Amino acid sequence: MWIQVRTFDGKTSKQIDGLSKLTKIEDLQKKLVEPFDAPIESQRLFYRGKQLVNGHTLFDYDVGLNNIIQLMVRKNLPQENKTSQESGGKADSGIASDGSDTEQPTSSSTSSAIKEDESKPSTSSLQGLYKVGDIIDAMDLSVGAWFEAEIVKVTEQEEINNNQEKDEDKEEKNDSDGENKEKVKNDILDSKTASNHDNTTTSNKGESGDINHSESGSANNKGDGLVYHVKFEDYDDQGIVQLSSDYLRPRARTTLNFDDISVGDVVMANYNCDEPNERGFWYDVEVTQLKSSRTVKEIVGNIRLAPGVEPLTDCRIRFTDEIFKIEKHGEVSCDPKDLSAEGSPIKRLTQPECDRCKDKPSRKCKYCSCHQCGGKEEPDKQIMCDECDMAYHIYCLDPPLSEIPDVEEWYCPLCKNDTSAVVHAGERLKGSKKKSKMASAKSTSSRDWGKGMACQGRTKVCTIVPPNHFGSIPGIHVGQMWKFRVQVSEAGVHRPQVGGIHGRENEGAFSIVLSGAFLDEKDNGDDFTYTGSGGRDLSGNKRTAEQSCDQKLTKMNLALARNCNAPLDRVNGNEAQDWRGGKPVRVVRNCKGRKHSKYAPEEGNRYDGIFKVVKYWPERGKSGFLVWRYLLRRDDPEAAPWSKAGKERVKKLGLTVEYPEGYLEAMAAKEREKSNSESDEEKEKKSKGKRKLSKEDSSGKGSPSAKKRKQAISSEFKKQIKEDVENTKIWNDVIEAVSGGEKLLTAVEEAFTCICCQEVVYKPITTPCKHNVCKSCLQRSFKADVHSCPYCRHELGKGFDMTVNDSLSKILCELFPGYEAGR
DNA sequence: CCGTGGCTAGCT
DNA sequence: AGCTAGCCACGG
Repeated sequence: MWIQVRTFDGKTSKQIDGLSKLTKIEDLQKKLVEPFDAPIESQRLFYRGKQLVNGHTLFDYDVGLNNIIQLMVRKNLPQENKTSQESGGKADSGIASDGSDTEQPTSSSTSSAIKEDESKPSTSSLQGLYKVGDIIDAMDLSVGAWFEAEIVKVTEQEEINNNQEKDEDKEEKNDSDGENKEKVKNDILDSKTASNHDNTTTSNKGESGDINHSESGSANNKGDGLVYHVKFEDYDDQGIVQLSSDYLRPRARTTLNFDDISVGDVVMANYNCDEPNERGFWYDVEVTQLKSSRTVKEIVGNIRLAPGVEPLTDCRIRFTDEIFKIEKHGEVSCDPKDLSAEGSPIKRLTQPECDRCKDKPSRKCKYCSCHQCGGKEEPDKQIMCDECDMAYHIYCLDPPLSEIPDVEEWYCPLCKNDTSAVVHAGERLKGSKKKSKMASAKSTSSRDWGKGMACQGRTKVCTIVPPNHFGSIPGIHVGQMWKFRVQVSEAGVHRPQVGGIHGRENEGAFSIVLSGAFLDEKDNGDDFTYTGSGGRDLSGNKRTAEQSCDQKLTKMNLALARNCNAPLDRVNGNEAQDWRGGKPVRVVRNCKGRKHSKYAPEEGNRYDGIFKVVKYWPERGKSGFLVWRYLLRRDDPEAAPWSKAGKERVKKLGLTVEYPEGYLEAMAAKEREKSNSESDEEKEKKSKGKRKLSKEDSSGKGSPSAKKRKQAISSEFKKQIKEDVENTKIWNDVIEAVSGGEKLLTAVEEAFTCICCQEVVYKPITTPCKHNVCKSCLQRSFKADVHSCPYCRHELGKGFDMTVNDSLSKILCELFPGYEAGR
C-alpha cells in the first residue's frame, strides 16, 4: 500500500510506498525522516483529525490507499534574546528587529523597560503589560490562532502544579490500567485542536491547553517576563493556560474595510486550514494580494501558524468583510469597563461547534444535542456518554432517569452493551465493533496484509448513476480496461469488488464479470454461456471450494434470470423470443479467462459492452451438481473490442490498462528497493535477466513498469476535427497535448469544459470569440439579461443566434458516449 | 508455485 | 447484522 504524506503547509507532498495495513506509526515515521528531512521527534502526524500515536497501525486509524496524512514538523523555536540588555541595546541603536511591531504586541523597548522596573523587588502587585480581569485575545499555541480570552492571574513564574495537573497525576497513579487509554485520548484531543480538523470538540480546550503549555515551556518565558494565566472564553472547561505576553494582545475590536487594507499589511482574518471554504479560526495574515471588482473582493495572504511552524502561503481569505485590525498594547484599553463603554466587544464568529446543524438553535440535531430526540432544550437535563460523547435527555432514555445520576462514568445505551469494545491499555485505538469481529482481531495469526490491492477498498465511488443502474455508464467506453477489480468497482461498471454478478433479486442483474472459473462455459465473443454462483460450501472461512451442492435460483442467480425477456420459470428456466427486449447487462471480461477464451483480455479487466440474457436453464455441471446457466448475447452500438472496428476505436481513444493512482510509482519504487538490497553479484545476474525483460516491455505489452506510450491520432479522427472549422485552434492545442503524452480523452475534456457548468460542453455553442458553452448554460445567462460570452464577456447581443455546433457535438458524443445523460 | 485467508461491499 | 462473493497477496 502507498499513501501520500503532505506537510502542514501543503507545500510538499510525497508518496510513501511499501506500507501494509499493519504498518505501525513508528515505522511510518522512520520512512519520513529522509524525504522530509525531519527527525522522528519533530514529526507529528495527523489523519482525519486524529494525531497518529505510536503502537497503532494504519488500519487502526482507517488510513487507506492513497490517503493523505498531514505532517507537522516542529522546528526548534528561534533563539530568544538571552538578556534584557541585549534587546535593550538593539532598541537603543535604532536597529529594527526582524519581526515587525504589528506581529508582536510587545515592542522590544517597552518590554525591556518593564523588565528593568521589575528587577527591583516588587512582589506585592506585579506590573506587567496586562492585569487580572483584562479582556484580551490569546493564542492557542498548538494552532497558532487567536481566541477571545480573559486574564485570571498573573505570576512571576510558571505554576507547575496547578489543580488540573494534580488531578491528572492522581488519576494516572490510581488507575494504571486506564493510563494509556487516557493518554491516547488526550493526544487525540490535542491533535484535534492542533490540526484544526475537529469542529465539535472545542470544549476540550483546557486539556489541550495544558499540553501546549508543557510543550512550549520555553516560549512562555519571554515577553514582559511575567506569566499570564489565561482563560479562553467559550470553553466549558475550566482549563487555564499560562502564556507570556507575546501571545496576548488587546481584544480585536476594529473591523477593517476592504479598501483600507493594502498588500503587506498584517491583519487578523478567519481561515480554515483544512476546508478553506469553511469558517475556521482567527489567524494573523500577511496580505500578499488584493483583488477587487464590482462583485468580488478577494484577499490572499500568508497565514501565520503556531510558533515554529512555517506559515501557510497564498491562502484565499473567504470572509473578507470580517477583517480585524491587530491591536497593540498601550494604544487601546483592555479593561472590561472601558470596553463595555465602547459598546460590548465584538464577538468573532468561529467555526460552528457542530458541523451538522451549524449550531442553528432551531434545528434539531442528534449529534450535538440529544442523541435520541435531537432537541436542544434543557441542556441541564442532558447527560453525556463517556464513551461516545453523545448527549441524552434523561427523560429520553429508556427507562427514563429522574435526575442526572451521581456516578463517575456513564455510558449511553448504545455503548453500554458493548463492553467488548472498551479499550484496554495498549490495545487498539477504538474497538470499533466491526474491527473487533474481524479475523485479524480474533485469530492468533500474524499475517501481514494490505500491501497489495486485494483488501484495499475503494478510494472513489461512482455517483453519476445509481448503483442499480441498468445499461452503460456515461463516460465509460467499450474496451476500457482496469488492472484491478476494485477499479472496475470505482468506475461503477461492476460494483462488487468480489463476486461475478451484481444484481438484486427483484430488479435484475446490472453487470457480470467473466473470470473463467467454469471450464465448461463457451465463449464466442458476441455470445457466451455463463454460470451462476453458489453451490459451494464456504464454511470455515474459505473463499472458494469445489461445488458440493446444487445451485439455487435465488439471489444473484435469480437477478440475472430476471434480465431475460421471458416469464420467470424457477424450475426449468426460460428463453426469450425477443431477446433484445431484455434488461441490459454490462459485461466485463477478466484476464483469468484467457486460459479458455481468446476473448479475454491479456491483462486486468475489460468492459465489453451491453449484453442481453437470451435464455437460462439448470444443468448438471462438471461437478455433478446442478448449476444455472445463462446464454448472453451482445447488443451494443459500440464495436466489440476484438472486432476490427473495435480495435481501431481502442487505438484511437488511446485506451490502455488503467492502474490505480500511484500504482506505477509504487511498483517502480519496489523494483528499486529490490535491486538496492541485492548483492552486486546478484544484481548483475538480475539485470541481465531484466534487460531481456525490458525489451519485451518496450515491445508494448502493458507491463506495469512499461512507460506510457505516446498516442498517435488517427487520420480518420483528424478528418473529423477538420470539419469543426470554428475550433481549429483549440483542436490544434489538443493535438499538441496528445503528442506531448496526454491522453486524448483528458485533453479533449480539458479543452471543451464549459465554464459555466464545469462539464464537457453539451449542445455546444461556439461564440464568435471562439469559446464553447453549453446551449442551456448560455440560455440561462441570457434569461438573466446577460448577453455576453461567459468566458471573455465579449458582447454577443440580445438577438445572438444560438445554433449548436454540430460537428463538435458529433465528435464529443462519440468520445463521451452517454455524457449528455442527466443534462 | 499455489493453497490459504486477509479483506470490502454488495444484498437481504 | 449477517451472509455471500471471489479478489489477490501472503507466505510456506
